[in-house]
Amino acid sequence: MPEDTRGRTGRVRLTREAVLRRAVAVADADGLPALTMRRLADELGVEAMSLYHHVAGKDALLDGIADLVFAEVLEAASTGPGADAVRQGSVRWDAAVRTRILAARTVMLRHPWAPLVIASRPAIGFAASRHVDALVGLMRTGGLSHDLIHHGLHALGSRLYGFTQEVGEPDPSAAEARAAARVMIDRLPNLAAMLEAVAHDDPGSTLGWCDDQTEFEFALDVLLEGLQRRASGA
Amino acid sequence: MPEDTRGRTGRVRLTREAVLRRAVAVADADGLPALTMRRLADELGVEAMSLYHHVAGKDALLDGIADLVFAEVLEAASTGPGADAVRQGSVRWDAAVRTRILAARTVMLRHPWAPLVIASRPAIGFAASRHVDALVGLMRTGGLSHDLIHHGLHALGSRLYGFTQEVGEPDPSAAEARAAARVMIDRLPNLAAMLEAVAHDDPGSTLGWCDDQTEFEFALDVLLEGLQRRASGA
DNA sequence: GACGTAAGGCTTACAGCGTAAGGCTAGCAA
DNA sequence: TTGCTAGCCTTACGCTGTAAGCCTTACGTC
Repeated sequence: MPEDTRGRTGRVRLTREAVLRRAVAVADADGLPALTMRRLADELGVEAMSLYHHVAGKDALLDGIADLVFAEVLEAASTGPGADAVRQGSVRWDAAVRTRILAARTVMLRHPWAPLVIASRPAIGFAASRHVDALVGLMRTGGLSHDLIHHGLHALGSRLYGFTQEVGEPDPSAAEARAAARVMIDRLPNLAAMLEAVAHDDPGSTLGWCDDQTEFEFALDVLLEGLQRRASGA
Repeated sequence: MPEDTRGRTGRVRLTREAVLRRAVAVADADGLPALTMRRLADELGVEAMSLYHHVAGKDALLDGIADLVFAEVLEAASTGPGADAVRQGSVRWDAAVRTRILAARTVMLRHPWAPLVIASRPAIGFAASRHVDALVGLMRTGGLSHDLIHHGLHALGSRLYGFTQEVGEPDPSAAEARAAARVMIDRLPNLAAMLEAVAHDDPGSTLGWCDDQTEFEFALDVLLEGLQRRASGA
């Protein structure tokens, strides 16, 4: 599909689709702050105000690209590893939920800006709703009550969508923090001891506000286990 | 303490303290978007550029008010309900952690903008570090390994600080969603069933991006329970 | 083919943001 | 009295999203 369809006179013809796709591309390439109306218009060979014929405003644009990301999630969930097993119901509900959420996570890793955008939207869109709907369905077939599912969704929070917004622990590799290391041992003894003890194995981390695969799965497993225990009345 | 100390000529004398305090007040009163350098300066009877003699810039200002909030958390934790029992070690580690985190939560409820600010900071400040340090200490005396504590911190995420940034479930009370209700039953059957089943008891909710006390405590308890189980090797 | 009608481009302009650069003055030290 | 400096003020810049309105292009109809 051509990126800019133009009439035979050379005037650009835009579509909402094209605008949103290009917006994703800009954010992927240069980060979210680079995604301004003027920049986006430029990339499409158009003036900024022309965009307003296709999206209501910046907010609507962000809503749009958030849902575009979730369209990717839906596809990842239906084609990714383990999708078949989930479809034919040969795995337990919690494994199925786990698989789907980890599929969502792979999408978020492709679009590091997505968590920030998604978290800043007051409401989620249709594709995102379909994702959640699928998760609810999986839990339902696992025998969980609607009430427990509801609590579970809240407990999982943004993890439902494959990311967590972590607010950083004081990073000992940061320049300033390094200078304050001596202070820390005195004033933050427990933290200092922990940071020293934990071989900070993988510092070069991944998603938006950090958070790596191991930590993500650990928390996910704790939560799923807790839900399963409550479901079985343990 | 006088809000604006002025020399005998009537020229305003500012301090970093005063600037940060006033910034918190503005955000409390009119929300985060209202907190601009010009507005803040106005409130202090000063021009915008004068603020730069006391804070390095907007980012530093936000860092500052975030840490001011955590100063409140430290105080709430040391004076709030259950603080004495925690201090004298007469409760189990998980109850102590729970108490401290819920104390932090009361502070966040006073400053609905705080989660957004805190989450947007790349690193946490000193007061916040002291809060985390205390939590690590409690877990340590509970016998948890440094490694498990580290995982636990990540799993708790922003809940450590007394809030969660929830990205909204599709809210059936929203006007647009109400119109789309019929679509939902067709295309989002599981979600529709759940929302109908769950008496959405308390719609008028609380913190930044919603999240009420019950849900917060549910998730917190699931996580603490999971950590306790892993600590005791169950 | 000619023509009316929109859809969808373009231009101009505005208010509000953070902040760089530099001037002026109050208040203190010598 | 003089000189220094902390801390105020003024001016101005580049950037943002977007309101208002004009003008062209493409299409449906006669």
